[in-house]
Amino acid sequence: MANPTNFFNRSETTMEYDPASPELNQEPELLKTVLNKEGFRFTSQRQKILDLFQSAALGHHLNAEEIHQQLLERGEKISFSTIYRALHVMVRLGLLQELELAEGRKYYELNTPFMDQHHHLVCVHCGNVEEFEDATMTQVGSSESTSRGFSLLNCQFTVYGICPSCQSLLG
Amino acid sequence: MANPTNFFNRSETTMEYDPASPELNQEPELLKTVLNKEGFRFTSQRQKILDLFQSAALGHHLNAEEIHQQLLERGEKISFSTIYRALHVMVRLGLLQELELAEGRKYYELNTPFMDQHHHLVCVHCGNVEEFEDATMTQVGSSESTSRGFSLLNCQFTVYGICPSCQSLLG
DNA sequence: ATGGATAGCGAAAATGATTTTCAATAGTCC
DNA sequence: GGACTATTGAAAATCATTTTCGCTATCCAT
Repeated sequence: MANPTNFFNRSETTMEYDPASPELNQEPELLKTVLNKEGFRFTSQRQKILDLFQSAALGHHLNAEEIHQQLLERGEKISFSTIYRALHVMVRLGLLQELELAEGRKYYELNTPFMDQHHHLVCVHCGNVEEFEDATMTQVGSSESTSRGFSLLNCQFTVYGICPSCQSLLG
Repeated sequence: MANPTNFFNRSETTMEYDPASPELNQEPELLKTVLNKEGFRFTSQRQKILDLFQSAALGHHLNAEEIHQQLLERGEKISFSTIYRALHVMVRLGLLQELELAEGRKYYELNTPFMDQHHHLVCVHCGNVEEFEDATMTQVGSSESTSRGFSLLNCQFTVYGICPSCQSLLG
């Protein structure tokens, strides 16, 4: 692929985003199809990374470090460069979504159609993250972006606070 | 100060957050007061950084690089370490808010009371950021967090999309 | 299937934002 | 005014992520 895009420079394929993209979760062939359609190659490493997300609970988020670790535990050796490259590609293809959970590193999770999108409640003290859904969010995001002529890609609502257990810890 | 906390480890002072904190924007003495109350010292560097935010439009966000640059242009020499340290302190004191605009670096802006909080619409292609307000957002954030026993600190709603001009560029 | 073109891999070096170290300086408080 | 110690600047250190480069493996056409 031409230029080694950083995540947010996904110009070429951005328009391909398909909110109704089917559950790749089942079809093992699908990854190859999706990759090849855009000129990327299917590799076992990419499949293994995607497997990791698919075997976890939907909405479970992982960072590069965790992916590396979990693959090691499964006996798979993989380099960080490969992990990062795979993550970028899969974000571009709409398979994964990048999350900014404000911890100095990026998290990824399976992408879900807009209407099912969930959001995050982060405890700034212990770093715990809870998920929640709220349709309002998506509506606001979509109306806000269309009213300004933006084509919507995704939206993230992140609430920062202190979780109950940390509150008691802190008195 | 005991430990050089990174931003999200603001345990000690977290509980001090006061959404109704007054307009420090006018009172030149106020920064000193707020700092001293928490055992921090008032310094000209901190004042200059805060001035930068206060002289810009409310809701204008800056990163460390831009702060450094703008101070240079004003004839002020300041080191990056000082800038970063000052930003952390002011976030802890509730004067500034840290933003995750997904560009590999952190932005800061004047903190505003919850009910006036605004959110961001980011063009993932050109990086342009537009602001908007929506009371719903704050309501959802606050109800979500209280229903789980979290004490709310702040919330960020970030919408990613492609702006009109980039859309036409991309055909 | 086979082979050529080249995307992708791993290892190591490079980057870039942010953080820390340390000696010198400067607020705070008595 | 002086002691105590937080803060500063410069330089080195971190840390996540990105890039480079030689080698391998996937894809497409034959």
